[in-house]
Amino acid sequence: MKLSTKRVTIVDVASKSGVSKSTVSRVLRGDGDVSEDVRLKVTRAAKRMNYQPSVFARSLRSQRSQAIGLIIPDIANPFFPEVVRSIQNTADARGYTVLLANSDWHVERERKYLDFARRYHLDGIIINPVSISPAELKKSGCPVVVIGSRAAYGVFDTVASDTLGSITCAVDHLVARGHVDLALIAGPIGNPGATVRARAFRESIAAHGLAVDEARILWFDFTRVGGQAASRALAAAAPRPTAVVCGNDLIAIGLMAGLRDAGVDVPGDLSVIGIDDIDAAAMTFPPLTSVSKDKTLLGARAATLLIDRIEGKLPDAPARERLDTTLIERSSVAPPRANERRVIARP
Amino acid sequence: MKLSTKRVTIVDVASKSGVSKSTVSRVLRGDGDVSEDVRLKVTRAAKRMNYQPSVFARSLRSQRSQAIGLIIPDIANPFFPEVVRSIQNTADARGYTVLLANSDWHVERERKYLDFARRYHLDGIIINPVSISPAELKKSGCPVVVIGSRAAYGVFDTVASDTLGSITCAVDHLVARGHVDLALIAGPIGNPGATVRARAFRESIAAHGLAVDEARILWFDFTRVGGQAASRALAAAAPRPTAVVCGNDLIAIGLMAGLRDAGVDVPGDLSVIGIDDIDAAAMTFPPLTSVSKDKTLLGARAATLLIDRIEGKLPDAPARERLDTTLIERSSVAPPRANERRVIARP
DNA sequence: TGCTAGACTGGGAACGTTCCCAGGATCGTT
DNA sequence: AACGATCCTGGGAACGTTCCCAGTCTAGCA
Repeated sequence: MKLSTKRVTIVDVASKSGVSKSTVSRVLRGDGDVSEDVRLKVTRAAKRMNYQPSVFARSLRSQRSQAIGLIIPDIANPFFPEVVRSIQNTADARGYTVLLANSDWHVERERKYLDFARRYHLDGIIINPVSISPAELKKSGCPVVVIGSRAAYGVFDTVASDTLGSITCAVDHLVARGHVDLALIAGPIGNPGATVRARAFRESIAAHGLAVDEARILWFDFTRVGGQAASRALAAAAPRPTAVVCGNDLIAIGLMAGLRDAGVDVPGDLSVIGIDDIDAAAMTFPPLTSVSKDKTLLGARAATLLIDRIEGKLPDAPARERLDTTLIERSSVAPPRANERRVIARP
Repeated sequence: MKLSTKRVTIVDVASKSGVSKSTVSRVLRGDGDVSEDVRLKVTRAAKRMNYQPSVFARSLRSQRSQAIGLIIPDIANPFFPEVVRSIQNTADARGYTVLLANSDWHVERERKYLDFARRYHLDGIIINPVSISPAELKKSGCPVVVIGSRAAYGVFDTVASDTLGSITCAVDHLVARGHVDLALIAGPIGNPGATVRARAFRESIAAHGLAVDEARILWFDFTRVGGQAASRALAAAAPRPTAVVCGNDLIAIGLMAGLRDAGVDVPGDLSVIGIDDIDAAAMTFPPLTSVSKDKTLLGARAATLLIDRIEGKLPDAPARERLDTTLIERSSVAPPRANERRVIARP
């Protein structure tokens, strides 16, 4: 019975099994040549003594941490948990630890965590950038995988859920159902994600030969209260659009709640379509039609990409992955009422 | 322009500012005596050179990591993200890093992460235990804070959301509305959390002078599909209870969806009450009445407790915190129909 | 003038690994 | 019998901090 529970180190294992620490190290790392009986002796001793190598000593010497950083805007946003989980599982399977950080949508916090990455010798970073510049990201010095589709981050390996495609998909669906007067709730003004949504919306509308009216693009936060606020604008609009695509599901859900309070029927008076297909989308009433992103796949691909890059298994050119998107039809979309089927404007 | 971007170390800062590394260390840790001008020179140099101390060297030497582990069953469970976030913010503010791990409801993974904690010299652990034994937890060697209210973990500092109280609160509310035939969906059979729910349910029922019928306690998973499955059992029951309390909101939401499909009206035919008040509870139709736990507070308390314990600021006796619980009334509870107001059984 | 306390500072030994290099066996080849 | 080549092993120098201890310098005091 020991009084002070001293840490068991590699030299303890070494002396116990009658070899040098170098040899123990070799055995445990499964590296270099060791004779079979030595290998056995050492592994057995290590097991028996319940030896756990110190990651600090290891990382200090080898200058690698076997850890990656994951910087997302907000874990409480329902889009992320599943992505995080998938990244963790993937990284775990390949022997990497993941450190999670919330940037809370602030650049300063993104910067802070980038410094943090340096302090921790992080081997790589997965980030869903809010507004940190690619240049700053670049000088972190370690491999970076960006989640998102903004062109500015083209220097990095990228895995995107094809926001552009999602919007197009939503617009196509609505138009196919006979809608010609669509609105978009893009996101907060100035937000890059919101900007690409707006652009994609304009392009899709135009592609269908419809006129794009800037007043039909609304700027509200990517949150439930954003959607609620949007509902007031939409309920009051005259004429009112017959369908609205929302920048994400949270907006859509807030919007539907607001619309119900305002006495606007969904989908009778107004069709609503969301993006992300978060869990809650299936729980609303009416259940929300949404463009689904495969979050598990997204996470797995991001992690795989990063680790492959870290381990030098990738060609130099930045990888660019775009994940397919699928429409999940539920009940928040219907054809417009007959008297609202206006003629399609052909420019 | 340097070719190899070598790490800037404490000796670089030292030579640049013309003092020894010991002094730099002292300045940077804000520890010990240093003259004002030296302090200034050093901090300036460090800033200018963008020096980031290596956590590995630091931890290796000091045998402390300034990091804590957080082990939860599943980040994708909507109860946790907010808790995690709050823990992170609190820890961050006190200079600690948090490492997140999903146990995926498996003991083996809990064990694995406990080993991990040893390897990382983690200063402490916050865990919402699935089924790891208190003894195993104890021998992790570092301070542990348990989230949850199971008596078995009484040796540790504990912060609980008062599951017992939540159930009581739910039952009281239902009884106050005139219900006398209640059911409970407790959780998966054998799950400790489910067991305490069942116990709390029996006690509350008895406290109201009602008879407790074991057949009214249903065992289904803490998930939406668990609730869905329960809906089949409940829809078929004859006589059907007039109200059901669900072990968590996920169950309640799945239940309501199943009930709608089965043509059972909520709350007309059956009142439903959930526990946790997750975000999605406000998004369902009808919006779910739920017993709310303050997740942000829960996280903050857990983190504060752990860090205080680590820093020796707590008395020896294990702290036991119980967070209040508040009823959030929405629209999934109504009085039972007149013909179902049976007489209260007085034993 | 000498002596001591106190305020600062520097030097080196840890911390527990990995990495590099040298050296001892063993074996096959000429 | 001599010589590499191959296989295996051990010793010690890193890695970048913190911690301990021994100094130096100044000021205050007798």
